[in-house]
Amino acid sequence: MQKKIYITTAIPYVNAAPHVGFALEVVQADALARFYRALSFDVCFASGSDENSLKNVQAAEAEKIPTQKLVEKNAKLFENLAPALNITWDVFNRTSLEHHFAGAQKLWKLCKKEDIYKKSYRGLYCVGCEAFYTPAEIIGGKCPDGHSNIEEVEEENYFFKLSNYQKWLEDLVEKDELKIVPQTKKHEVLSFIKQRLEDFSISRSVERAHGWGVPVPGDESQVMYVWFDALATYLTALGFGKDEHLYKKYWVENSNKLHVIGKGIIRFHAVYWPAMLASAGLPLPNCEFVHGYITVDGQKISKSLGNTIDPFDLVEKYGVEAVRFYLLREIPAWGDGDFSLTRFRELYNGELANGLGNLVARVARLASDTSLSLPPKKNFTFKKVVADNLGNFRFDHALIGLWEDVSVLDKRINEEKPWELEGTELKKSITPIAQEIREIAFNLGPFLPQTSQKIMDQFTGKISAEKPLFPRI
RNA sequence: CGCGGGGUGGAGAAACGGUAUCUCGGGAGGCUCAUAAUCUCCAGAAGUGGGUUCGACUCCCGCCCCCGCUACCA
Repeated sequence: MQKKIYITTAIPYVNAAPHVGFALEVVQADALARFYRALSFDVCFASGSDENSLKNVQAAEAEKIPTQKLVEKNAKLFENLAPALNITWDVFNRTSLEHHFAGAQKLWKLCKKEDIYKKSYRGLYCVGCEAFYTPAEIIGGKCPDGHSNIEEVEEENYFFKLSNYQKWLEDLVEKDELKIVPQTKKHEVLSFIKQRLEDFSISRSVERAHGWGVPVPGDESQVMYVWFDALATYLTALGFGKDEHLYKKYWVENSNKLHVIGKGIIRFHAVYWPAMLASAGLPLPNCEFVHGYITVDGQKISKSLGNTIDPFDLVEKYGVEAVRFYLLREIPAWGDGDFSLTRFRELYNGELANGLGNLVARVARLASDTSLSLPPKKNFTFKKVVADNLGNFRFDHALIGLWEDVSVLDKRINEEKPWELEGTELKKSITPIAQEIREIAFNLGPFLPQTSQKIMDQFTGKISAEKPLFPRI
């Protein structure tokens, strides 16, 4: 039977345009999807947008437009990442749409009765932010944003009995039944679980949510806490609650379900989510890959610093392949990374222009001088360094390894000096090198799909010298 | 003693109980197929104090420093 894999990204909330951090996640997930497709897996790759947050209501109010308009407009920006970054997701699931509501409500209703209960919730509420803060966050009577109108508010909400799943979750994570990569993140999750889990609120009053969100089944006065409905996206992207054909295929009858997420939301994915699914009696995801955050020139990305990087600008200036390369090669896959234009150019010139691009150019010229022609080839395989590292989500190491092969070919050419050869001697020297370039091109497929294809085309049939793949910048 | 992760040449990274590797940057030389590319060589590194060991960057302990988490609107 054909192997299957379901790959998801997290769904960003859409109160602002996408930044380079989400681009990282999307590109990583896309590289995985392409990798598994090349291995003949039946792949379903889903992304989407989180549209039920109160933040969207606030952003819409600030722009003086209806909330639905705002989320539509912004969701479009995220959807446009696909053409801009050459992303091959199969589904883009928007949570403000009707089918998602149906699925989220179904999930709620499936949860065991004893796991959902009503409790009054009391907390420090900032009227300015319309958000609750912990006492530690209120300094000198002011919230982190500087508002001083803090009130103690009490309200009835539904709670999820996470405490029922304490021991079960500990085992689940400990035994890697829900595998968390990298392991350091697994340790963090475990230690968090062991601290003792408290139940968490899974609804808000309709007033406080400004009427925006997924209604709680059977209670008009409440809407779901955004995380409860947002996590359900992984099911509703597959039609859960509506047409469940894909849901059955990729969620139920598939033990290869992978969530690609950022480090800030592990708790929701590794603790709340499996507990919710268990309560509802549904299958669990199998693996969660946690990537780090990107800083810009060593600083946190923040709007007030004005250092947000627009992925669309980058693509327009440098091209999609260069952007994908930077994200996959330069950002340490298992940790935090930095974005700097200086480094971007360095890497572009060093590895794409001087490394790969130049190698392709010099070999193409030598090959065309001797009218070399390579027959088409189909049965390519991934090099060990690529397959092993992609299996562990080490995109950076996979590419570093692949570039070692580029360097090996450069050295070999300098040693064999094929430009001093002629006729069959030249052909004999350059043929294996050209073949190896094609191998490298195949291995590049998950990371740089266009470049991979270009090289493959150039080195299949009669080889001719062409324009540089990556002109120096 | 809240939990977790770290401190490797100028920068960023890697490996390993036994010559510390790679990329960028610096210096010298070679080649001319190639995008002022490429190849060779040189300079330059383990936070700190102990311990284990024939041998420690690697294992153990203390200290210093950095980062993340410490739950309820992403």
